[in-house]
Amino acid sequence: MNKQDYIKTAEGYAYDYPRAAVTTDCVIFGFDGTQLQVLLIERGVEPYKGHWALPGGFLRMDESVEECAFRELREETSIEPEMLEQFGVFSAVNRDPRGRVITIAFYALVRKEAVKGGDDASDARWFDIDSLPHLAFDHNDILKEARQALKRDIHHQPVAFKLLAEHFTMPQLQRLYERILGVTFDRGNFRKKMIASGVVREEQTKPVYTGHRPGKLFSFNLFGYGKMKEDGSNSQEF
Amino acid sequence: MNKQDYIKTAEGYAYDYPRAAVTTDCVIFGFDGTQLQVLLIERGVEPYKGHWALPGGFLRMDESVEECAFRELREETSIEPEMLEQFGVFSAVNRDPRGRVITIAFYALVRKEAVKGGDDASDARWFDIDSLPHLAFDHNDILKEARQALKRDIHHQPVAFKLLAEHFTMPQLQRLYERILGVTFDRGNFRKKMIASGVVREEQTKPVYTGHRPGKLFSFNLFGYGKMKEDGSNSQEF
DNA sequence: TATCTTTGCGTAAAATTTACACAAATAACA
DNA sequence: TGTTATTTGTGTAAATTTTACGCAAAGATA
Repeated sequence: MNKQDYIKTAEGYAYDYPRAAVTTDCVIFGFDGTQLQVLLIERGVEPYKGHWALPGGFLRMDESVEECAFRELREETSIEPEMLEQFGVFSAVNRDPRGRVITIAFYALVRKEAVKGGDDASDARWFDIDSLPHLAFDHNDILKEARQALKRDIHHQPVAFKLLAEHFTMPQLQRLYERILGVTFDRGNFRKKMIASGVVREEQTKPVYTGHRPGKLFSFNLFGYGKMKEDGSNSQEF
Repeated sequence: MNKQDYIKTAEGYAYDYPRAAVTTDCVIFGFDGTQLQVLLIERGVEPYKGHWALPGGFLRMDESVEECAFRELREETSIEPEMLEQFGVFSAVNRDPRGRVITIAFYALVRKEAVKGGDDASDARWFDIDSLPHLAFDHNDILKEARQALKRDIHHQPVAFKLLAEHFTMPQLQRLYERILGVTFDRGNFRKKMIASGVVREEQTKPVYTGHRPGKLFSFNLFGYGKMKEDGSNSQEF
């Protein structure tokens, strides 16, 4: 541990200069097969009591901001994502009515069916990303930047697969890409390119479906993904 | 202004909970025509007195982290870059011997010839990015991530042009891309693609050069760049 | 004028992307 | 049992882009 840089007084922890408080906030993305979604929690205390907000909280002295984000997420939503991606710092002087608070923003990708909390008697709820309520603090701004970060990262990281179940069909994967990027792809070409890239592997499992021809099942191929990244870095693209 | 969230005591500013200090640090990239470079300053005080470090300093209560980064940069190096790109937060519990300090890291791109300070009797100096000294704090780690961020952003933002003089030759631009990305390109293809993309415009100015055939001069074409981005977002690339 | 070095530019082959068309699989239903 | 509706799987040809490579052009130097 570091030497202490404060003096404990009757009024609290005293420093030579005023200090901002540090928090972390998390944007939890999910996908219901059609819409990109976000997990929000309803605030139980002032300020913004009753408003929806991103899960998050104050940094402790014995943890990094990543550890803080994981902890708050576990405490408030019981979610333990594989990874949190840090995408921005929000520090406008008046962003928090309690005083000077800056927040480090992360996003996480989860399979909705793997989330325990958030559907029982909890105060957490999934919202379609295109019909969000007005959120507490500057959380609407944070969410906007989270979407951009996701859009940016999907090209370089195996982002989509963390939002889907272990087995998924090609149309499901395509719909997710389309929602994240805000575009539409040709079905045949999307499939061809995905398979050619080696990031997906066809599974033998029989698909259960309803109403029409069922799609073949695929899974994410970590090995193939690694190879894709290598090749990409040597290419002439710029 | 916010209401005060501290109590001023004889020992300093007192808070209910202990707080980490917040700093910003800046990685200033430059390009000398051959090597990618970084501007560092020599620390005049403990800790790490005499060591080289990134310019940066403590967040004040009346500024955002962006404003803090700009201010510190101006104070320590006289540089006023067009923009600072935030790329990471470093918050390991023991990263600063003075106590609990987290830092928000930015990078900036500057034309070396436009930098006033840093070459007179100042304590700032340019270093080739591949022969850096051992830096103060965790600044070597920060620099490593800055390089990755630059590498990532060069595809989506007009990064390279901020490092070159207003007029530049195609081989100069190519060398810069090659240094940032760590690859080599075919000369003819690089040129073709750059011109076709519309991000550069040929200038009429006569080139001054020595030793061999001089390259034509180009400049960055903001309008063409904007168009490129639009098209890109509608494409089928994923 | 010949030589050296680097830049500018063209071209053909290879690879990829794009735009469609059509067959196949399943459920629902007459 | 066939017929229809819907969605998925697959092939193919044209258009476009990428890649590899060669040669001429523009200075400087001797």
